[in-house]
Amino acid sequence: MTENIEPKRSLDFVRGIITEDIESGKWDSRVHTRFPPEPNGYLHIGHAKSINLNFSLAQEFSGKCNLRFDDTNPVKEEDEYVNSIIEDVKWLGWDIDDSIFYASDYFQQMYDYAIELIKAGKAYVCDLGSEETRKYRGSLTAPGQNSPYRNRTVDENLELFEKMKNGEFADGSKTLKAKIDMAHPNINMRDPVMYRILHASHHRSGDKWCIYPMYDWAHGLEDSLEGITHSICTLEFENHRPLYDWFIDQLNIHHPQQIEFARLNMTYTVMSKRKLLKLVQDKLVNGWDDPRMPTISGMRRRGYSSEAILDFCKTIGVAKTESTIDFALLEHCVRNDLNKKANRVMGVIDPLKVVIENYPEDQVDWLDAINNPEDAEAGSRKVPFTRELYIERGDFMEEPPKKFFRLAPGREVRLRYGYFVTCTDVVKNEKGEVIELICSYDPETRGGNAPDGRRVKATMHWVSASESVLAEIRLYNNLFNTENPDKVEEGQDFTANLNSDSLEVRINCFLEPACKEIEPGQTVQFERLGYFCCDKDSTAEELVFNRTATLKDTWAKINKK
RNA sequence: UGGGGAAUAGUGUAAUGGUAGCACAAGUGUCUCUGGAUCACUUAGUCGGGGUUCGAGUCCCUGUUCCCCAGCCA
Repeated sequence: MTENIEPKRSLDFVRGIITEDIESGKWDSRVHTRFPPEPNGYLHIGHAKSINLNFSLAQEFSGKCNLRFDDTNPVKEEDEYVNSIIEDVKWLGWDIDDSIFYASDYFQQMYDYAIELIKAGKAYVCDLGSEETRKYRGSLTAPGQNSPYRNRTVDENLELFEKMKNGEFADGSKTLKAKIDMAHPNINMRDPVMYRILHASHHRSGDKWCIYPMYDWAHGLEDSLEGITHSICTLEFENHRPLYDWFIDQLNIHHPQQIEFARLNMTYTVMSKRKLLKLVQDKLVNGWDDPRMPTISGMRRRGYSSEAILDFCKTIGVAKTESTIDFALLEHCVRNDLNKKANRVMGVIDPLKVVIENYPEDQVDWLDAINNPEDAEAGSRKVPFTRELYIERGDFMEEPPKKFFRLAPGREVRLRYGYFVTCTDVVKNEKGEVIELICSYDPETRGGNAPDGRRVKATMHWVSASESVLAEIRLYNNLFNTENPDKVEEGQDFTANLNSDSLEVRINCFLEPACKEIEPGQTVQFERLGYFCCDKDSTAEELVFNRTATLKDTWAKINKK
């Protein structure tokens, strides 16, 4: 047996608790977690943190993890959302075929539990409206008052509750409340509502129910019913834990342990479903899967890999401190993954025509190009070299500053996998703008090396003008101008910080012919520019690419100074 | 002014009474047919004040700051 010299990985506090529970034999050392989204919106990167945490935990401790839809509010929930959530969780890499559950499947059981509480004198039907309920609740510093309906008899409560269930009362006219303590310092314990009347059609149970359980009543029961051992949730539910504990203790049923961690915040974006929904509904973005959105589907469309997202989630860790992660860290994880996996191709986004004056007019020379220098398995391809080419406009300067190494009048550079070329003349239009470059090439440098050993300072990407494919390229920048979009002037909301340049569409871009083979969803690197993902909007006539991320750009940094 | 939480480089995250480490960011250099990647290096931290201890980020006391809670939302 070989000694495992791998340094002991430090455990985060969640894993620390679980490890202790396993050692102490709690729940027979079982680990069963769950991810419980409400199907009222699309999943975002913050959910990915939770998904990866919960499913990783199950994986690491040989346990299970359920995907459970918390569908207790029919007025907000839709099938579109459950479908997207299933798709996203699967895409993230988790096998959930046998572990999809719905809170709505437990409605009858919850109803029976409620009757149990009523019979025990621990719950009552209350006729107070929402406005009155709020008044009776008191305030943060002042105790509440008992509802005048608090002392109804068990029989009366039973009868009324059944009538509520049977739809005999109007929405909002009655609720079932837990009888706890109206003076409790924790407001959640001041006779919380367990059921409200909602004559709404549910995406799964249809019109069977017209009373629906409140989250605080339902959630702990769902976990309990599924035999969950560790209910991992975000910090804001810490205040609710005493209530879940109370319900479960009254009912004397399986008692999972809730552990709270800090939700993910990230710079230059928003992470609330309400705000994301507003962006979608107000058409400030093009749907939930707009590549600028922090949604899983948006990131997928943008070209982020699930592996990069998993790596990101591992890197940020899990703790109770509230934090805001630098978006640059996510980008780092994306680049890190794509660098190893994405094939390289050449494409020109801002074309400047180049004529190689000493190159034969109808000649096409197919040159060898390596697909991925980071992966020998990726092989090679051919790229066509012709008399007329396109280079990136930014790769030429008529009056280059000291640190600009690229093409300039009289200067020689290498065209990647091609030849050394020298700029011999500059053609301008009547406005004085450069519209074409005349260059000469050195036939001896075919493939990119000079037999005489002479060197150049720059290697540039290029595309043949005649042997190329046309593309539309969408360049994405931060959706918001500020690190914290929620920081706004009085009277404004987060949309005031929207970045008007978050999307730049470039048409008439030229790509090398090999790009014809790229399928929607595939991410490649356009050399020297960045990673780009082929979009589903691509047609036979025109490919569409989304910029996933730029490459790190030292020149841009120098240029900024 | 009630209750519940949290404070470690710019941003995150470790160190469970014993050398404050890692990643990202920033910077410098190396290398390069991608100004990418790689490699090497640098900058930079325990919220304040007391105490216990040979020794405190860690334990005790005290103060400060920040977050969450008054939906028939989750």
